Amino acid sequence: MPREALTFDNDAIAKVLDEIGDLIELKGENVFRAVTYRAAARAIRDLREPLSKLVEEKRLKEIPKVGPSVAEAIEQLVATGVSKRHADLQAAVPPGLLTLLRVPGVGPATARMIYDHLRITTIEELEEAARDHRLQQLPKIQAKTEENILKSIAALRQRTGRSLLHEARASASEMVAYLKERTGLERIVVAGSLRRYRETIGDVDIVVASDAAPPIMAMFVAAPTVERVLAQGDTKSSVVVDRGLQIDLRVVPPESFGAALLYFTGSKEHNVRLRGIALRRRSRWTGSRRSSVRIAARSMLRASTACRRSSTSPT
DNA sequence: GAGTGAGT
DNA sequence: AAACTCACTC
Repeated sequence: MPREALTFDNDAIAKVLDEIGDLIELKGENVFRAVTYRAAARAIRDLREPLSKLVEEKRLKEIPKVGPSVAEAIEQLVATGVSKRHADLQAAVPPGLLTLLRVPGVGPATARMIYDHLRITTIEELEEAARDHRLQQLPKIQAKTEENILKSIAALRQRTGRSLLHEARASASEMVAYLKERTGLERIVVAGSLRRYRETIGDVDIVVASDAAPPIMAMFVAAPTVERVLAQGDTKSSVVVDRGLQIDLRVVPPESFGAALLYFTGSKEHNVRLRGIALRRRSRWTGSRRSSVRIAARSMLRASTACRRSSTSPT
């Protein structure tokens, strides 16, 4: 099984450069430096070539907004996954301050100012301070601003219920790629509302065909993007990744893979109807007739019965 | 920090 | 002609 470090891809590097920009501003360095890092990050997201290749060919400087400093950071990230500039900034900026930037209306300058006066580093503390009207005693913050911050935090909370399709897909693809690399398995597929291309996604469902669940589950909960493990079992495990998005992983025997995929792709209502059709017509199905509905309905029967056998509470 | 233009 | 520094802007 290949165990090379997952390549730090363009998107991941762009993310770090953006964060360097934020940290520079939080620290109070020249704003234009921050702007440059963010501009470089944007240019990198538009690239169609892997940065590692550009590094080898010494062509980094061809990227707009990439000069000596940004190039050095990129080289370090490609080589080691870490950048000295980034590490130095992290050490110089109070940990947690970065998360305050997620609140719309709170930019780097405001976050810094709030921290300097109130030592606030978490969104929870920020909310509490706003409730207690401690924010509007600060320079540049009036009652209106304080109110907006409270609203922003509330909106932030609401949003963590469902994710937009493209966000969920990004997280899911990352996980699928990781699992494929680590397990060497091919049949690792996204199911659920994400497979149905719903606009918003509650949980991501991934189905794997294998008879050896435990090691797969172990790799799953140890994935680099995992922030919290909600459950780890032999047939199903659940984790939380970035922004509170939940990913469920089901490992099913290879012979049940198709049925499982159908079942977990849903929707629930669709499954119920399909199962109803299957039950009603079962007696009449003999031998050679074939139709997609029939095949699907039979799969649904297999899947739903298999599901009830294998877990007391299929979630 | 990078881009730019002037000056060396 | 090219490489480099500097001052300035964004």
